[in-house]
Amino acid sequence: MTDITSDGPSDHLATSGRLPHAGEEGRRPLGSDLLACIELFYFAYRGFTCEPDTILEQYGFGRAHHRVLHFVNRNPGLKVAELLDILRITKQSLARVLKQLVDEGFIIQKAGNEDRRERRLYLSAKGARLTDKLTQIQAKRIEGALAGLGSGADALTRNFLFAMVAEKDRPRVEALMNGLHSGPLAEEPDCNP
Amino acid sequence: MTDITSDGPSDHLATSGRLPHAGEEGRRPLGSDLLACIELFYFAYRGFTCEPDTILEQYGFGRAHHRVLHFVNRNPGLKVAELLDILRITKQSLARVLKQLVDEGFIIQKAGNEDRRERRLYLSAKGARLTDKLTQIQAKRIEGALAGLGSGADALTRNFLFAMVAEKDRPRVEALMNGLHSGPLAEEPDCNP
DNA sequence: CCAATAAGTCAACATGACTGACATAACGTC
DNA sequence: GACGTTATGTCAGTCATGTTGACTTATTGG
Repeated sequence: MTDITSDGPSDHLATSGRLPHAGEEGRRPLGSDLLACIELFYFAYRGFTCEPDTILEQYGFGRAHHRVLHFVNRNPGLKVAELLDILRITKQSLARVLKQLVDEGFIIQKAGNEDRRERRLYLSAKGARLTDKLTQIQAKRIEGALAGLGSGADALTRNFLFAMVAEKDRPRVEALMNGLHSGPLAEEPDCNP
Repeated sequence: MTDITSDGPSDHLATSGRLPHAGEEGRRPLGSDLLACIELFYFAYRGFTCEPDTILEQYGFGRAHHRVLHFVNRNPGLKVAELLDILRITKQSLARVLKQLVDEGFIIQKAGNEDRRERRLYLSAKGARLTDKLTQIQAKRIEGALAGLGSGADALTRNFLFAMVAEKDRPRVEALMNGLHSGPLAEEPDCNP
């Protein structure tokens, strides 16, 4: 085992004045509420994906498959290029999971009517069944979480979540919310807002 | 390229009556709000982690390192076993990132005062600097998101997020919120609430 | 002294990201 | 009709992070 000879906390700081704020009561210097939110967001997202993950596992699928199923469900006839743009992953990453979903009959591809190069994506009955199951689980969790918070929490939460979306994703997300297939947005530099 | 001979949408359903609800206006059958939330949560979490990820990359670190830094910052003197319990990953997964953080001087390990088998974890000044940078970015994003939502949004959002946490994680998360190092909780079966 | 505990380590594996290069089919234009 | 562009698929290789199971080492405490 690595050699560790020092004897307990001494020179290791860990109590610097980061995030200056009033009310240093003990160990939680400041912005304690925001720090709590950061942590909560992590745990909340874990709670959000936990149950679907266990179900997907039974199909040999992962969270990546879930995302594809979700967005195809929400936007039947979605093009591969659009899906790539939504997920912001590479062609290869998508190809892997999409191939599985198609091969196993969860997703159906059809050549586009106007442009036969396009592969429009649809859920099969099987795919719809699985997606519904996952959606209902997540919808119930959200419904349950909102239930305890009084009326108006619904819209407020949606607004909060939307405000958390990266700036460069907002127009696209907004379009998805409205069910519009607006064309690909203008390219923007990178992640940083 | 795979053979695709069918001609556009026909027998592929994708408009089943899942999540029965009134007001089928077009393509978004129902529970549309909840569906929107599901999607928003995904995009929001992506927005939440996006900027830190780019910074971490410059250090050769990933999100896993961030989580360790965060929880050690929040709970100086954390034991390895506790961290494992919080993150719910395996010893090996943690060991990999923790070793890097220790080797590169972001985290300091000290043998426990009472029980010298324990390795208590602390941030070094270097580690605190990086953690602060990441924390401030995320705190600012949350602050900004809450700013537009009127007073009370703060607490309501925390309550929503907490309600999203998996049932089995709640006591532990609650304890973390209170800055308490309560001992490990009783084991529970698995993920499903 | 010895069993149990905290932590570290090794080997092997799976998933889902990434890159860059290349193949194929269809579209549109000259 | 040939040709460049576009949409998609595919190959080969890499990396980060998760997994398992077995084993070592240091320390504790009865």
